[in-house]
Amino acid sequence: MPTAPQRVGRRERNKQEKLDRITAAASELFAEHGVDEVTTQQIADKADIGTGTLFLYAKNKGELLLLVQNSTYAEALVEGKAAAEEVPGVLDAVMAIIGPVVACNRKQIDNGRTYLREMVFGDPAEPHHREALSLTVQTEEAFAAILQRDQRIDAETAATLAHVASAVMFISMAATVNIGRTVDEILDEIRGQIQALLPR
Amino acid sequence: MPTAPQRVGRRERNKQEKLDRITAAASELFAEHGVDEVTTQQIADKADIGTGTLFLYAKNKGELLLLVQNSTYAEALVEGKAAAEEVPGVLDAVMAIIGPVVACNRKQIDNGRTYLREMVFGDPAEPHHREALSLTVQTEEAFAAILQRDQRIDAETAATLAHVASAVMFISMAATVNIGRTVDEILDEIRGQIQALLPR
DNA sequence: ACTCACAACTGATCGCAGTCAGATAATATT
DNA sequence: AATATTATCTGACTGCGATCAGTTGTGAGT
Repeated sequence: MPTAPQRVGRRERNKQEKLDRITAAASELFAEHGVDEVTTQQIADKADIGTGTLFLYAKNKGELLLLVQNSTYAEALVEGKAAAEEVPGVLDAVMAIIGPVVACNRKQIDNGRTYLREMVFGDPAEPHHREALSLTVQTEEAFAAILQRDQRIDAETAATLAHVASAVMFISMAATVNIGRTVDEILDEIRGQIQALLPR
Repeated sequence: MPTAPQRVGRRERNKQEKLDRITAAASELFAEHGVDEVTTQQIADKADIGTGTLFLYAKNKGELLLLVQNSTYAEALVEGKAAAEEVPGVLDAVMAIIGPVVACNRKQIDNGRTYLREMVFGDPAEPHHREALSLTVQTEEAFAAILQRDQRIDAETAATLAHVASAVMFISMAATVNIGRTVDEILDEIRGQIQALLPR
């Protein structure tokens, strides 16, 4: 007797398997060689699918990177949020969130910068792009919540400052001048800027 | 008798003429159709030069856009700086600089966003890119000077806040969510953020 | 079991940015 | 003035991301 009939048909399962293979292939190749040194053909070959099929699962190469990296950023955010709970100071708590995100972003600098580029300049209608934007929103919400620990900051200002902090993060991670910097150096730079916009 | 011998030889003059033709051709085509809808081939044809020659004058298409647009931004900055002199309030003075720059950036939205993308992610070794970065530095210096009108802001903090303001501008102009917004709406958004980071 | 409709897949093909080996033109040397 | 040297130019070519007309696989209808 065969196993109980699957709720989902063969189609769905095939699709899921292909998506998994694509994700695995792209993930490995990007991590090893960097997004610019990997061709979509290589990814398709490694995932054992046709060239065109790849673009049914991600509209373009940038989306492919978002697909691969989103989950890593989501983890970094969860980790940072948890750490921030344990930290009393506002500035330190905000930095507790930023730390893991910057670390994640800098694991492979080219990929990290391309991820940011794609987030700001890519097509927001695409699903993986939406997910990435949602992570930014969540990050800003976490910032805003922390900022409101300070009695002098009202909800609206907190949201605005959170958005500013997000912009600061983006530029510090993306800027060409920072390519040579270590994670800690970048964190110092960000800390200095966020400190400056907190009430004195 | 021929005119007095040129200080510069024929080579230099030819080069300058070609650069002028390239700039004019690219400028017109970009303005009319947008950078994405223009091929480098079209630019080369219109400038009456070979395909390869184009890339002796600008390393890539992005550099070509910087070459064409830098002067416009430089003008906007000069205009904004002059306007800021006449404005008493710190926030208003900062906005007086930002106004013309945003207007310049939004004259053709796609080109404006591509310009920003190129500035952050392009090759900073290239000459036109360096010039663009220099404009950012000048803008931040102007911000810092204005911020120091406020006695509570010391020089170091002014420089830091100027950098933050610059990041805010970048994100507001580049963000996909803002594509549909008017210049005034974007300026309002920026104003709100800059106000939030000024001492209250 | 067979057929039909449509979702999913495929790789040959396209358009474009950017390259490079060879051609050409400007200056330096004799 | 002839020749050598070197700067500049050129377009055929390459490699890549992305497309799309045609094929294949899946499941619904009879």
